[in-house]
Amino acid sequence: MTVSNVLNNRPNVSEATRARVQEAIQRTGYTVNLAARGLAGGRTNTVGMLVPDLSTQYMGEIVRGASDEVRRSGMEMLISTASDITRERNQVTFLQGITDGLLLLLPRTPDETLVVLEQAGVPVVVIDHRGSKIMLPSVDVDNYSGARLAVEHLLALGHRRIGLVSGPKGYGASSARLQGYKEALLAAGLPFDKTLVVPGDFLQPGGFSAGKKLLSLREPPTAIFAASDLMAFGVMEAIKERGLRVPQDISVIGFDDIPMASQVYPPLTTIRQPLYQMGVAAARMMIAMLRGVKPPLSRITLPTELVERASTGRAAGAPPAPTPHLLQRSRRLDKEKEVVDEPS
Amino acid sequence: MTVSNVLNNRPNVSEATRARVQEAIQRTGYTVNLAARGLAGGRTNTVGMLVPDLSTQYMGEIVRGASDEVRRSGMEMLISTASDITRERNQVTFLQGITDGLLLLLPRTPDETLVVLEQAGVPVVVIDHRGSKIMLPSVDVDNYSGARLAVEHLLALGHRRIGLVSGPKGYGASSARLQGYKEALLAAGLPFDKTLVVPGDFLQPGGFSAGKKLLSLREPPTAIFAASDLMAFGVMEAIKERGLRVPQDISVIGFDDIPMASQVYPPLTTIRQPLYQMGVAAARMMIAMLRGVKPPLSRITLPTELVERASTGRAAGAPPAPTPHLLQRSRRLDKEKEVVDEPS
DNA sequence: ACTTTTTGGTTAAGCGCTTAACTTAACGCT
DNA sequence: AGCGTTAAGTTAAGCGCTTAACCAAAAAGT
Repeated sequence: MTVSNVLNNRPNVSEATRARVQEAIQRTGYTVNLAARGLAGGRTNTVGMLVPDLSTQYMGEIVRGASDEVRRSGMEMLISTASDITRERNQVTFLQGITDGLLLLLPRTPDETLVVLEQAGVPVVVIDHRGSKIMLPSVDVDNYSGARLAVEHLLALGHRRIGLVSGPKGYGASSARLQGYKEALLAAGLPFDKTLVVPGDFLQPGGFSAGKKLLSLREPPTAIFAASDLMAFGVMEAIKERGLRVPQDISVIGFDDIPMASQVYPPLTTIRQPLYQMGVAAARMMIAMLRGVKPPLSRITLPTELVERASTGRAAGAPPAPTPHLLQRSRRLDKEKEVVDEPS
Repeated sequence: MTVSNVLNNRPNVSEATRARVQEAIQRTGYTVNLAARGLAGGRTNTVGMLVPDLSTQYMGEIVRGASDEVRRSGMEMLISTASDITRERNQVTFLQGITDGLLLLLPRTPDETLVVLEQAGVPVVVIDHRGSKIMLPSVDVDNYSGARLAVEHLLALGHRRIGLVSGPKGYGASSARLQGYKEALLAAGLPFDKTLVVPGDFLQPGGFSAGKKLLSLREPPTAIFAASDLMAFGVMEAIKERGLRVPQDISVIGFDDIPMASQVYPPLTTIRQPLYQMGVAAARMMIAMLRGVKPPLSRITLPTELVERASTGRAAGAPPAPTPHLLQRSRRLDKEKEVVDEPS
């Protein structure tokens, strides 16, 4: 009826009736029922996002980027957590009907689940998924190159015995970073020593115990590369607990560049993943799909970047002269602000 | 039709047809449309949660508690962020129709907005809201007593010059904690020195600059109470940056007990808010309301607790003998696990 | 043998909206 | 004056489900 026209401010309503309707809305406290609108209109103007949890800044940043971008385009965003894989399936169908498309940040979802979705015709963008075979629109980060950057940085500082706290098995990011670590060593003519690789879980306590393990080797490393910032924090604490100093005694480098990385002491040298930007990119792909535009790239891999702070330094026995490249410190400051006008 | 009976596994369907329907569902890849179900059934079996952001562990923990509890009762949970107040209003109506009730974690929402909701008959539970006049079901924490606990702890350690990094104006939690600080000093016969109170923003960089400000006073405090853990982290860094040690030179106590508090170095003494538990309590109230049970208490205030770790110590000039009460350290370990069987 | 109950399944109506097609009145043109 | 055209508003149908009422056949009772 005419009310619908008023609500969606469409033409062909006189100012008089428009005002009359507005008044009635005010008086009765009416609000649209979005379920009904979605049912009738065939679209909900809402995109859903599924994340494993919300307790790390890592997720927070990606979600923030995606949310901001979705809203910027006039749509709304609904978030839901899917802790275990059995649940994910339910979750996905649960969002059906109330969203137009799904952003999936589920690093361990089996391909099979994704295929089902695609066949059902649900627009889906996958974020940070292990290198799956199926070609779904996805946003990833160059984990391999990032790991190489990290190790090469340590090598350039003169370190020769470099420990790795790796991510848990089953994540694409874990194996890519391990691969980068291995090949960086290889390229430098160093042997791969299995005892220097300790598995972690991407979380801080896991990094702490992994760090202790590395420190209690008969010949401990002079530098440690942790495959996540959270684990790097844990490693730094293990080092402090042992009475050693970062970076004078042991250098530590992380991966992710979560906001906290610049706020701990000493500030963490790390490999930056453009987390906010990943969310933005995923949201943009989704919006393009919903508008019927086939996105030019269906798979985006964003670059990583070394962010040099204070947790890495020259190896004890190494020659003191730094190579020129080490002098130019990274100058980046929340680069996404430039790119997408992030509202502060 | 019969399909509906199968989907909701209701009786009066023979095994044969039930199987036939299941097969058809499999074959065609059918999924229910929840918008339609909600429209027809009058309820969506979903509760919505509105939070200002998702980038702090503080929010993460509360959301986790609420999510877990909502799911435990067989319902689903939808999260949405509402950064600014103008937006909140839209957000709230946005969730209308696709949720049965709303959990509001919006520390600065004006009462007026909440009244509108209540009058519209939307079941609402408010979490951590400043002491509003209206009596809506809500879950809060005893911020005043928590602040007293913090200051009394420092006093017992012999500190007499205690700085406060307060929360931003406009939050109920900020003023309650300031009040607790003042009255604890008063009760100990100490004067209230305005120069020792520096406003913060609950976030780490804010704590950092507030800490620097306190340290550059002509007569700096020997202990600092930060009204949030994040700010306490910032304060600790300001102290380290100045070449001082925590707690030997300056003691630091926080507020919240976010998971990170136990993971930084030195581990942070803090006032524990049962964050997970707050989410659980709010969810329980909501579920009770949706089931038509008037909850026994419509306003719950959860207690705070001192968690003594390593960031606080005796004041430099104070007598060395600790009072007996100081010897019994808090033994709590994620207390919520006992209470609600939190799945690990 | 008849009625009563149970089981399995169908039909009817409508949740609150939107899209699309239709109607009426007012206006401007030759 | 007669025509087309636009503006304003109405009517009709249906999105995919659920609830409620209904119906028929099989099972159970007297």
